[in-house]
Amino acid sequence: MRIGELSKRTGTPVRMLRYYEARNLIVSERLHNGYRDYDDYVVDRVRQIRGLLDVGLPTKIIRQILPCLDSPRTIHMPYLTPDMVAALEQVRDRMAEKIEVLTKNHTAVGDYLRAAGFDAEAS
Amino acid sequence: MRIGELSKRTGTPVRMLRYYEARNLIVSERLHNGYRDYDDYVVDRVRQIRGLLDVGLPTKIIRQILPCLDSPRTIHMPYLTPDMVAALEQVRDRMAEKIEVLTKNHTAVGDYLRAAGFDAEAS
DNA sequence: TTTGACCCTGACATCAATGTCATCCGTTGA
DNA sequence: TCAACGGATGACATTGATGTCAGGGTCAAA
Repeated sequence: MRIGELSKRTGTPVRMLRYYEARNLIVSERLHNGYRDYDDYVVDRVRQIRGLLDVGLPTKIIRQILPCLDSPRTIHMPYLTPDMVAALEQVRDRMAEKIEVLTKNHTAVGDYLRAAGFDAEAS
Repeated sequence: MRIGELSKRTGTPVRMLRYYEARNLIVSERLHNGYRDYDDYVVDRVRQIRGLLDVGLPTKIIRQILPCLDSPRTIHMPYLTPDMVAALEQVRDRMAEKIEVLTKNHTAVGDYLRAAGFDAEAS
């Protein structure tokens, strides 16, 4: 698909799609004219990228963990230097920390709303 | 305590502490000279702020949820307009989404490392 | 009293993500 | 063929969090 459709399908500005490519988070073929052409799997990848950005991870880190997210994980899991492993472990641990922070605050806000009498349900 | 100690205790640059104050995330008294003077509870508050920033929340949102985090929640839970409630509910839901994204990716990275033969343990 | 550590304010710089604009090319339907 | 639309590139602006520096007070210890 071309960039316009990818944009619609992911709710992502075209500008950003080109930006993600510049940062090596996604790739594209080129059609006979210069138009970008994307494989279908890129839709999911873009969604993942946006989710990770939203959660405070910079593109540099996202690039590192993208290989972990490839669909057929069996394939293409090459040259893992100890450095890369260490980096991934660190990213994973920082993600765990973030989850803790978010969970705690999610709970706090929920409790607050309940205590205020609003929002009696909805975890 | 003065700003230097708060900085040490929270591992936060002095610059940022003043910034958080400018953004109305923390408050300070002033000593006879113009020096800022912080209550002890600010230490925890700063840690919370940093955690939330790290998880991708902007100061504007953090300001909204800070009341939910006040220690004796019974006290000072005033004027909740429907708008504020709606805003908090939305923030809470977005936090839930973030948690999901993070959890999913945390698992993926963990699985990847395990599949690569590294890191056999450590959830 | 002087020095050094700490504080103040305010200005400017930076970095990453994102918005906006200008200019040009390709495709397609009236 | 021309208008309209989508695409490409590249430059510039903006926003938010942060770094850094300049110029100027406070205060305690030497």
